[in-house]
Amino acid sequence: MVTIYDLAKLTGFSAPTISKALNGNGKLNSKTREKILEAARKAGYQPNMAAKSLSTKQSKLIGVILEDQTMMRGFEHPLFGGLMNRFRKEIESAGYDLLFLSKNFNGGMSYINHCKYRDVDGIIVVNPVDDDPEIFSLAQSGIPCVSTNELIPGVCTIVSENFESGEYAAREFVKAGHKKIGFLGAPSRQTSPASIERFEGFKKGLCDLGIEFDDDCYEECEFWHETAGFEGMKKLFNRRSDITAIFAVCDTIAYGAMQYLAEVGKKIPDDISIIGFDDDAIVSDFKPFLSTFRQNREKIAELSAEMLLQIMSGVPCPDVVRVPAEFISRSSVKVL
Amino acid sequence: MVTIYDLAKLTGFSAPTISKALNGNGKLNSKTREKILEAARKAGYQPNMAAKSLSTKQSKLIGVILEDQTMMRGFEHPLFGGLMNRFRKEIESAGYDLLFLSKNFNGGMSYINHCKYRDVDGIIVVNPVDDDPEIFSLAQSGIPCVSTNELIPGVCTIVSENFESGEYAAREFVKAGHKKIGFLGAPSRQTSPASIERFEGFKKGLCDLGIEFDDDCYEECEFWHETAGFEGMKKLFNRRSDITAIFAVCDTIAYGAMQYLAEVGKKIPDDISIIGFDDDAIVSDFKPFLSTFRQNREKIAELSAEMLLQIMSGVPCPDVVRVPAEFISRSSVKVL
DNA sequence: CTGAAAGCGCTTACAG
DNA sequence: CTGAAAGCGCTTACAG
Repeated sequence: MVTIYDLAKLTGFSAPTISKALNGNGKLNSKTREKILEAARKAGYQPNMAAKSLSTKQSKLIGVILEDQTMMRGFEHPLFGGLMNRFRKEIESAGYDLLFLSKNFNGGMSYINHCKYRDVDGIIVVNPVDDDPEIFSLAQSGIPCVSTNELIPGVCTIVSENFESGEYAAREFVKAGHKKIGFLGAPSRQTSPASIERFEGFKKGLCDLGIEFDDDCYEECEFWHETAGFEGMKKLFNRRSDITAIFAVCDTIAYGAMQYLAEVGKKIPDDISIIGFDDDAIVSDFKPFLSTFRQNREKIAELSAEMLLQIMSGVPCPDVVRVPAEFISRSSVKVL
Repeated sequence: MVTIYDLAKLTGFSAPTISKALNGNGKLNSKTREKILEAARKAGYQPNMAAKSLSTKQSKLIGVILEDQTMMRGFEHPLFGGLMNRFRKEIESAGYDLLFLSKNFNGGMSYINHCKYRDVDGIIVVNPVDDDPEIFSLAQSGIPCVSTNELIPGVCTIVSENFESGEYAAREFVKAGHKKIGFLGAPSRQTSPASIERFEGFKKGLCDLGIEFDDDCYEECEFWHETAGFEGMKKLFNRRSDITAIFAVCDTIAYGAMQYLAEVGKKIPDDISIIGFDDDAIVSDFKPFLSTFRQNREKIAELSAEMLLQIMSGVPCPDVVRVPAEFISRSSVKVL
């Protein structure tokens, strides 16, 4: 391993001068700089990040909170996986590395302690464990932080326009002549109001077009998952077999619902129309006719990186940044 | 941020003594140790990894090579995603953090330089870019390294029993009375012989049971992907419409093949039997009748962590560790 | 059993 | 424009 002292010996300059040349800051004779850079290249010099980090107090590390919990798919999750692929690219080209924050690190450690331990420069909360109280204290820790999904007070969140998408879905159904419409939701938590937001937008959209949503037509599935969608649809349908359309809060729930409907002999969209959410690759590969909303994962990832970089540079950013979700019109909505 | 010097002042001991107490090594009066530990707890002391790393030459960082290339799904990949979830758990409980190695880091950097830069203690190659020459030099770098998929000379690889699975599939078909059997393969590369291994095992299995594989019944799909499976099946079927069974090298190819077969009116398994590979969640969710092989991702991940830890501790490990894949018998094979 | 000294590789003021 | 000194937080021999 070659150090700046080796380069100092090689070139005859002092260590601080080598440092300046390598980092391109401060005034330096251009010949000096060139000589040093040339020597560094020849010697295959690589800075040692630990040393750099120790003296600059910058680890160039971004902590990532991405938990692999029940019913979720961790790295395999349709939204989060894609998000991470892109976020990683953005953040790396800015010279940062990703570091997964974990509580079972080294036999148990809080996120904050893990952050201190690695001295991370910033944090992105992708998917924490439900209502983990530590998430809230993150904002207080003083470490720059963004969130791509959870609405955490004091943390800049980049998230889809759920409400507006709900309104959009309502318009689609009404435009097609539907009046009796069901909603399959999922549990909402304090920090994770996606389901409620979509529902509220949906009701508002219907209302604006003169249709009042009947509370009877709402069913909350137990998880963001197909089995729960199956069960939810069953309950809803047993209560209200007269509905002609359904807005499902996510594609996996929509998929489960379709499974149930198929079981009771209902055809889509002839008997029942349906709109999902996510454009989940898993679902759209196999139910290519399902109309749905595509969350703009690339944009969310880009903005997350951009906002985080901005906060780290000392410039504050808004509490919430909303990103439009695109409606993907396929053929699961019948015109009555 | 509280340092060992703060603890030294607080307790009246010297920094080296604090260090010893914290790390539990060397001889120390148990009362001294307790006092120091107590003080550390009260003060909320967290060691600074950069400083630790600088003096011990151990970063406690494991570099991960996981590329998001064409036709792959990066974090979303069915095998790699699950693998990483588990590997991460194992490696974290041993006190290591994951660090993604990247070439587009900071405007372009080789893997090895990235390793030097962060001073990683070990590397896991999950999924590199096809035939990237740098992968081969990794073994020479002296950094402990394991691979979970690619067979890299000099690097310990943990991988499924592809050959044996091929044999198994052959027995299943023959047992059910099939004689004219096709194979849908995928490109093999120097370091990635999975397709060839499965094929060779398959041929061997047939041969052992007195059936010679007809070269005409082999078709190589262009990618490990459904569209390629569709096209491959088309070619194969146009050439040999008399086959009654197909072994597909992965579930996505199997899925594409089934799409084609459905298009030409063939039913599974009535007209054609099929066996896939991977137990891909995407596929098995939607084609729940597909018999397939499940790679033991948990075991592969565990062994990868175990082997890497072993190598880092100085104990050599075998070139290749094979992990059995489990046959999942569902109902896509018809008994003739 | 405990501590003074030196070092890990880099950077930051501060002189000159 | 360049360098001597000190420091980042920790650990490793080596004394005592």
